[in-house]
Amino acid sequence: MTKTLSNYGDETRLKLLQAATDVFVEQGFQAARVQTIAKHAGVRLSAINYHFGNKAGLYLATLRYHADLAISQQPLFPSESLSVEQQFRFMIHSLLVRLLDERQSNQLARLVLREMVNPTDAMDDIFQHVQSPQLQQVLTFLRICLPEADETRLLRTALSILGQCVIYALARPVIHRVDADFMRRENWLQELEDHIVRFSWAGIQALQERSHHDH
Amino acid sequence: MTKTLSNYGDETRLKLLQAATDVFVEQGFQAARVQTIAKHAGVRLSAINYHFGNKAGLYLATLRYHADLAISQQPLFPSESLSVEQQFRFMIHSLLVRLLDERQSNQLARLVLREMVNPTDAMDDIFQHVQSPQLQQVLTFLRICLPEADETRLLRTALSILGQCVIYALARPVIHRVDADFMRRENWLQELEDHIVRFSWAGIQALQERSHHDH
Amino acid sequence: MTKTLSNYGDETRLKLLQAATDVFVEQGFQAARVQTIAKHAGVRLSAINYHFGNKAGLYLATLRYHADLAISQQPLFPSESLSVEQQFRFMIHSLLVRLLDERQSNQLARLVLREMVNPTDAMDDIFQHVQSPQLQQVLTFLRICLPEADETRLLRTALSILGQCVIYALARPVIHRVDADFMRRENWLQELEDHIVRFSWAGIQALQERSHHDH
Amino acid sequence: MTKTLSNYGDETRLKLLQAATDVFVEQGFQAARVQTIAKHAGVRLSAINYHFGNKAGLYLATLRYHADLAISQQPLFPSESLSVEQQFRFMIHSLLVRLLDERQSNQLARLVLREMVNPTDAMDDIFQHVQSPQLQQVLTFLRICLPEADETRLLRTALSILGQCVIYALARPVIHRVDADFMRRENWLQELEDHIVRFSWAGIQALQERSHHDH
DNA sequence: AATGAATGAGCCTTCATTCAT
DNA sequence: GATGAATGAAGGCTCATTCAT
Repeated sequence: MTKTLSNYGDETRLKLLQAATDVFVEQGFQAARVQTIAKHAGVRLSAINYHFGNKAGLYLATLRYHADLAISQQPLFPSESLSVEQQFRFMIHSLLVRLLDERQSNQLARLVLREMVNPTDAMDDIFQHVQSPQLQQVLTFLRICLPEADETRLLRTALSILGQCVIYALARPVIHRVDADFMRRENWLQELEDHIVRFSWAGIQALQERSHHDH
Repeated sequence: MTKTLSNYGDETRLKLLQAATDVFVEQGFQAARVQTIAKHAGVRLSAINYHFGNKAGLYLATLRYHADLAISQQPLFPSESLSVEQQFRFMIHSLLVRLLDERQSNQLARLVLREMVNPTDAMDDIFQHVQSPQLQQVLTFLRICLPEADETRLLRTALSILGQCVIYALARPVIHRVDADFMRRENWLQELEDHIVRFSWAGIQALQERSHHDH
Repeated sequence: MTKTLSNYGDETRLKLLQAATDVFVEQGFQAARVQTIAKHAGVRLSAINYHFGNKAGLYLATLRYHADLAISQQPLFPSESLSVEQQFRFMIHSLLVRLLDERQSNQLARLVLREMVNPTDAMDDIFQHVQSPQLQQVLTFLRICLPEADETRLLRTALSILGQCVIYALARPVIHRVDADFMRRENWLQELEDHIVRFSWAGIQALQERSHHDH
Repeated sequence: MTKTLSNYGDETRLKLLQAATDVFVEQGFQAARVQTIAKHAGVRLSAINYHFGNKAGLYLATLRYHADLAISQQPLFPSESLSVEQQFRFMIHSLLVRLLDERQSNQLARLVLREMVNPTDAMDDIFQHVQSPQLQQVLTFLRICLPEADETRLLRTALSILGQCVIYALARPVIHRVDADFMRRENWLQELEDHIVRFSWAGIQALQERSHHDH
């Protein structure tokens, strides 16, 4: 196979994907204007149609591009074997980095967030390639921590953890208004990681005890 | 100018607000079409501009209408005096009802969610009249639980709690794909309340201990 | 203001219908440009959308407008009672006038011709309101001339008659190349009527005899 | 080597002609899309411009291809000598086969029909190579039947005959709606031939008598 | 006060054609 | 000789807003 690692090899194609990312992240699918994207990419408007069929095709391609990218960049669990609590910390760390780290591309997170509030036809794709695998990984881990919990309880626990992370991506405009520096302070992400790990690890232990009481 | 119910008394005006709610909730500000809203309300298209100036005016009026409504309907804390843990449960209960209870109007929650992902000029209004008061109430309560914590830690804790609740409104399309019945089972909201209370109360205790260790 | 006999009363609407007729007759539905129609009518482009929804709506409205007009203008059979042969002549005359008389509006014929060669969604409408009634009238008449013929034979006979008339509308560009003056000569329509009446009346008689032989 | 290459080139050319036939017959020149034709033919889009210059060139080539084919396939008159009436029947038979026989290619007829209702630059070509020769053959024959008729009368008579045949190709969508099985019944073409021969032969005789009366 | 008609800026898409390779 | 990529002119349509009545 002579194709390089990227299937998005064509220069025009790539330029369009990058421009599309910016505009879709900024404005959402609906409000984004293909004109704007083409201008940003420095290509003709009709190149979008040629390469991606239409606006929706470009949007889907953009999502898939970032899904491939993001997942490969930040694995959710360590390759080396660690203690359960260390694995937990690793997971929280990865989730926060995927969602919030400005140094890496968190474009996918912002696109997915939009998609959840305002689902388009791409939602199925997103769920299948991004959300479901991620959720399953979290659930698999939690099965070790809570061996006696049923699937419903595991799901609730996973969502308790994910919710604590996602809220910082979601409520960004609110947080900014409450404390403008919150997400700019040095080590804020590290401190947040500590907080969520402690808060949630205690929560998990409590559920575990509870499980014992139940039976 | 004191707002009274009679401000919404105009029949056309009220019909428009209700239709606008449905359409804005369903499609968001951008995608919503004033023609659709007018048809839904059974009024003339130009009545919108007549009564609300323009589309943005209608949107803002809709938000304010529901903000007034929702806050009065479900107080975040009990009037009677309860133990701290009972107050905590009451708060979680109220948050979940505001966000998720189908029997009550959770339209505001869905509008606010959209606004956070896709802020418009109305965001300031929302923050000031909906989010900030609510967040302050939670923070005030947490100050009792965590008397030694600084504001940043309190904010993180508040967000840990709010995030766990909000995720069910946000990730609705995901949850539905994972377990289609999750949000339809009898008592699911009650069980969720139990879960979040236990998980978070343990989390808060851990932070409290942690505070002791810190100092 | 009392509504006049026409439902196409709005001035803009009527201007659009007339301009649309010219352009659709000249170019067909596909090739016709709404821009051109709007310019011809002296109205804004978006007036088309306002009054007729879209290009197809305008097309359908144009067809219906002319269907109503044409049918009322030229009845296929005389109100007074005439001999069968006189009725036959009247029918041929009417058909030719509907199809070919430049002094009256034969726009419908040209639109219908296009529709038959290149059917659009409007074909059903045309069939139901124009072609079917006309054909049924011819068949009803032929049942008198050929009382023993079955429906299939009647249909063939009707088509023999209609075909002789329609060919002049259809093959106009061919006839023009063979004999440029053919359709311009004085009384050409009258002579054509004589021809078709004689040719076809003899044909019908022959079929009648044939019927006798059959049985 | 060169033979192989040129065969390959011819092959592409032929595949394009066949695909173009289908698409032009189905949609007409205007509505036909070169992309569709290229895909249908399984060749590159730019092969069309390479081989035929442009869309119009392909269209003309398609017409000429079928004109050559069709005329050679179905001579209008018998080589052997027959009685005048037998020759007449032969002619009607040939016309109907050219226009309607599904077992043979009647693609040309459908293309020509479109061209008459919606003439393009190809109309001259069609007239010169298809319609004019055919019409002249019919006229030549009719001169034998009606030795005293002038050219105008001969033309009218020829059109009476052609009109009866063409109407079945033209009014196909109408006939289908009136009697869905009409053109599917076994022997329908044979019966139609009988009908037209009888109807028209009587018509011609009547004109002949009429000629006597005139003079 | 309220409306029916009209508007115009702007959007996405189509499609025959071109051109460097 | 043949192609894959790109183009740009043009088309139909949307939709919030305006305005005379």
